[in-house]
Amino acid sequence: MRSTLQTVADEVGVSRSTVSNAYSRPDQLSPELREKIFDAARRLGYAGPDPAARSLRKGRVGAIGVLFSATLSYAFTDPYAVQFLRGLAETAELHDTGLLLMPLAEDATAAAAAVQNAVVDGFCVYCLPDWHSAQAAMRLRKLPVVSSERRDAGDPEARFVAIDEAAATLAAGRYLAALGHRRIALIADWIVPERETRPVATARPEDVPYYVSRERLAGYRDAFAEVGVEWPEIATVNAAQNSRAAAAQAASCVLDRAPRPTAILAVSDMLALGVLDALHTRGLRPGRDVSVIGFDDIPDATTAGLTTVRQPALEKGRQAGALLLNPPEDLAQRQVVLPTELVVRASTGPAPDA
Amino acid sequence: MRSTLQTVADEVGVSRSTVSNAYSRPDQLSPELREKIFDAARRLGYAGPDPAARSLRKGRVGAIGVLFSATLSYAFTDPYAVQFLRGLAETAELHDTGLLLMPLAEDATAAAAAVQNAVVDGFCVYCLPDWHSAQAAMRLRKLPVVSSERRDAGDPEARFVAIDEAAATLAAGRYLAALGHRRIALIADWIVPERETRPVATARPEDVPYYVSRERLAGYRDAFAEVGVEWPEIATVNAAQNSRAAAAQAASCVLDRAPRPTAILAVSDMLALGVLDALHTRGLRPGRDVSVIGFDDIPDATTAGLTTVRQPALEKGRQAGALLLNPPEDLAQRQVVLPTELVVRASTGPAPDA
DNA sequence: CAGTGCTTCTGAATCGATACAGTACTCCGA
DNA sequence: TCGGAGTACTGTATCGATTCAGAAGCACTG
Repeated sequence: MRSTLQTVADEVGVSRSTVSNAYSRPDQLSPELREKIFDAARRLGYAGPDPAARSLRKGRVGAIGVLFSATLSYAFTDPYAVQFLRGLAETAELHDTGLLLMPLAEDATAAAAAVQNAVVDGFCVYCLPDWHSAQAAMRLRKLPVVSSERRDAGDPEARFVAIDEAAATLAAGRYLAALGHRRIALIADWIVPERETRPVATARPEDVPYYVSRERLAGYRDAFAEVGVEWPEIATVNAAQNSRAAAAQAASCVLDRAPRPTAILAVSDMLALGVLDALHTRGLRPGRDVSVIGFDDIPDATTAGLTTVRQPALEKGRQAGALLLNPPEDLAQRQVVLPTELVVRASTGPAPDA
Repeated sequence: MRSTLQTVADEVGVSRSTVSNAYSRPDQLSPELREKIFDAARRLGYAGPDPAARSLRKGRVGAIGVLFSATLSYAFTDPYAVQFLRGLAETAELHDTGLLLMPLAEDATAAAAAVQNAVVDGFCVYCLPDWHSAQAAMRLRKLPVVSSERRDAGDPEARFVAIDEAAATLAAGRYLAALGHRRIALIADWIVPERETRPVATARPEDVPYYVSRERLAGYRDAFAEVGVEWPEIATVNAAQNSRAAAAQAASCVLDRAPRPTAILAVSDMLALGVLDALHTRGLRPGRDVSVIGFDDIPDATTAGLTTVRQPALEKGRQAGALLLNPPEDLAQRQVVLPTELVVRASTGPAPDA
C-alpha cells in the first residue's frame, strides 16, 4: 500500500497536521521533529504530500488549460503560435503553473466533456471560434478565462489580450493603396467554416465566422474602399489551413489568371510565405511584379524580406498569463489591447502597371 | 459561494450520492429524478462534479506530465519533437488524457518541486539528461514513467520507446565510408554540457554526457574506425542548441579551414539543414563538394534533398503514450525498440578527392 | 506561586466526490 | 397473504490533505 500523511504520522507518533506542517510550514515545528518526520518518510518511501489531495483542499491545481481547435502539430507549426505559448509558459512558470494542452476533438460532445473534466485553474483560449461547443462548457466551469482575441463588449468581465485587428490591416491597406495597388487578392483561412482551398467570391467580411479573419478582412476592405476599390472587386481565397502549402495553392487560384493581381494580402505570415513560394515557382519577383504582405512578423518574415504587420506575440502570451494568474483588481485593466506596427520590407513596392 | 454536490442534493432533497450517480451512473436512478436533479443544478449554476475532487477519489487525474529540459519555444521548433508530441497526444486523447507541459526551470530545486507537485498520472520524459534533478524527483513520485530514450539496463521495470541509436549511425557511417569519405566532421549538441558553439577536439564519445548524442557519435566512430579513420582525426563541433542557425555557425568552424572535410555528419536534421545553409552561402554543392547527413527525417529533409536516418517520430510518441496509459502485462514488452532506416537523397555522394 | 506570553503540537472539522452496505418499496407468482 | 427478486434511494466511511482553535509545556515576571 502506498504511504500517506497518516502512515508517516503513525510511524513517528505525531498527528497528521504536524507532518503536513513539516512539509509546507517548517516554521511551525522544531527542526528536530521535522528531521525525525523526514526520516520516517524516507523509511516508508513517502514522497511528500499528494498533489491531487493538496489541490482539492487548496482549491488550486497549478495548471491552466490551453484550448485550441486544431491538432497539436498544426498548432506548433506556426511560429506565431509558438511565441504566444512561450510567453504564456513564461508567466505560468513564474506562478508555478503548468500548461495543460487541450487540442479539442472534432466531436462537439467530447470537446465539451474534455473542458468539463479538465483539472485546471483557468483557461486560455487561443484561436477558438465563438461557435465552438467548448466555449459554452467553459462558461459553465466558472473559472477565469482569458482569450487572445477581443471578446464581445457585452461582457465587461471578459479578460483578453488583443490587438486592434481591423485598424492594423486598415493601415497596411492604406500603405498599399498609396503605392498604387488596385487589383487586390486576399488570402485567409476560415473565411468559410469548411477546410478547403478555393476562391470564395461572395463572402462579405461580416459573414466570415472566425473573428480574426473577419476583422482583418474588414480593415483591408475599408482601406481600399477609400480609393474607390469596392469589395466585390477584391478576389478572396479561402485557405484550407494556416500553412505555407495551402497558401501556395490558394495563390495559384489568382496568379494563373489574367489580369493578375498586383498585390496579395495574407492574414498571416505563414500564408504570405506560401504566396512567396508560389511567386518563386513562377519566376515572379515579390515587390516588383506582385507585392505581398503578411501578418504577425515571425522570424522567417525577416529573412524572406516580407512586409508585414508586427504583433507582439510573446508579449501577448505573457500578458495573457498575467491576466489569468495575477489579474488586476480594476476590471478595465483586464482588457488589454497591444499595439501593432507595419514593417515594410522588400516584398512590397509600387504597383507595376502605370 | 460555489455550489457543490451537496448543495444540489439539498435543493432536490436527495442524498449526495444520488446526485453523483445522476452525473456518472445514469442507470442507477430513474430518468425523472435525474432530470429533476439537472434542473436544480442548472438553477443553482452547478456545472457538474468538480474534477479535482473526482480525481482525488478515483486516483486518476487524466493528465500526463511531459518533461523536457528546454524552453517551450525551443522544444517546438524541431519538427521531430512536434511529431513525437503529436503521437503522444493522439494516444493520450484516446484515453481521455491531456498533456501537461512542464518545461523545467534551470534551478534544480525548483525543477524538482515542479515534478513533486505536478497533478498527473505519469510522466513522459523527452530529451532530459540523466543528471537532471527532475529524474530523482520523478522516481520518488512512484508514478509510471516512460522515456523516449533507452534507459539503463539496470532497471527491468523501466519503460521506454527507443531506437538503436548507435546501430543507426553505424550503418550511416559505413555508407559514407563506402563512398570514400575519410575527412569527417561531426556536429552535435550537448557534446559538452555548455551551450556554446565551438570545436571540442578532445571529447571521446564515452565522455559525452547526453545519451542520444553519445550513442550516435559512438556509432559514427565505430564505422570510420573500420576503414582506418581513428576518432581523433574526426573534427567534432558542439552546437549551442539544436537549431539551424547554431549548426550553420558550427559548420563554419570546419568549412573555412583547409583541408575541408568531405562529409559533415549531424546528429539531427535541424543541424544538418543548418550545415546545408552554410554550404549554400559558400557556393558549395551538397553531395558533390561536401556530403551532409542528418538524423530524424523531418519533412524539410525531403524538400532539401537531405540524406538522413529516418526514425519513426510519430510512432514513438504513440507507443510512449500506450506504454504509459495501457501498459502490457509483460515487462519485456514495455521496452520497445523501433527500427530506423537510412534514407539516401542528394546531399551525399562519392568523396570528391580521388 | 499565580499570571502572562510564547512556542509547539494536537484533534477535529472540512474540502467534494465515490463506494458500499443497507433500507424501503414495488412487483410478481404461488 | 407471504416470500423473494429487483429497483431506487440513503447514510456513512473514505480518499489525503489543510486549517484552525485550543491545549500543553515552558520561561519569565511581579
